[in-house]
Amino acid sequence: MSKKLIKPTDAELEILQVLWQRGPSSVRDVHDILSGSRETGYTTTLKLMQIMLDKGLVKRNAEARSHIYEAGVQEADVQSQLLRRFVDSTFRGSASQLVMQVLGNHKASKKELEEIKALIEQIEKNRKP
Amino acid sequence: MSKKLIKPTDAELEILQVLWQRGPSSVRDVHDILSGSRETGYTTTLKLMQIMLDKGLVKRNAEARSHIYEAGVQEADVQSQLLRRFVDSTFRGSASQLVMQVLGNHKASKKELEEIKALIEQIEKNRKP
DNA sequence: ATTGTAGTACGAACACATTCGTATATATTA
DNA sequence: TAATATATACGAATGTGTTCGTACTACAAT
Repeated sequence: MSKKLIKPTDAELEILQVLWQRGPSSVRDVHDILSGSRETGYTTTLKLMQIMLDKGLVKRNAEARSHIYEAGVQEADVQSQLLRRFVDSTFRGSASQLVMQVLGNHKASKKELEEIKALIEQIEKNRKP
Repeated sequence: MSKKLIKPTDAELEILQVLWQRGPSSVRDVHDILSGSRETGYTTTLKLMQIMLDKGLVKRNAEARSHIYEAGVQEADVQSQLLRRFVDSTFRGSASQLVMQVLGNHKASKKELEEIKALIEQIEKNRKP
């Protein structure tokens, strides 16, 4: 049950984020949202989404004149795959090193810290036979 | 005291990893080590390291015939910058979401979990006035 | 009907990373 | 010394991602 290898580029990931947050959207929708952080033309976004269709990163419904796109991959899957590669390439595979950096730099809120601590305790409990 | 923007490519990061682990090394050293996981010629590694010299990612001592390179950027700095971008692009800025994923997938050892828990407690303690 | 507006399709230019071949210089060794 | 091995330098081909211009189609408005 091996999952396909997913490796969206930066621009593709930006588009996926919009689709994951908004659900099915037209190219116009996606482009308008991305226009805030990006300065590219409409046809660029269109082209990217067509390429993503080819790769299977998105699906689309082409019945209406304005095609409606939705994500073709799950956010959690993509996060998981990118995370594994990131840990390997940047932290030499040491997940705990990465967590240390995150907690050190990025000030997490008290609530977040509690959540993480609870998760750790849960893992430890489930592990003891 | 703003740090320069560092954005090594994948191949460059692999080379930096070798330099961070081994310290000052010749192109030959780096190439031999990378040959395990990579299948490119010697001159490719050489060229990459010359480009990295241009960008300031590495420094070198060219006195001897065989030049000796060392990292020109600190591992912790690079990790920190790459991490920030990764959290933003892949986890929409939510560091705790990332930590959850890490702890969920990547089974950390008991010792690692303890270390993380200890770190969290330290943060909490230092925060309370 | 004619004009204008908004959409898709797609070739092609551009930018950048990666790869290698070849020229050249310096050691080593037979 | 001559031949061989090993080093750097660097132009150029290749691959991939990003960007845009232009052609074409469908609908709307005047």
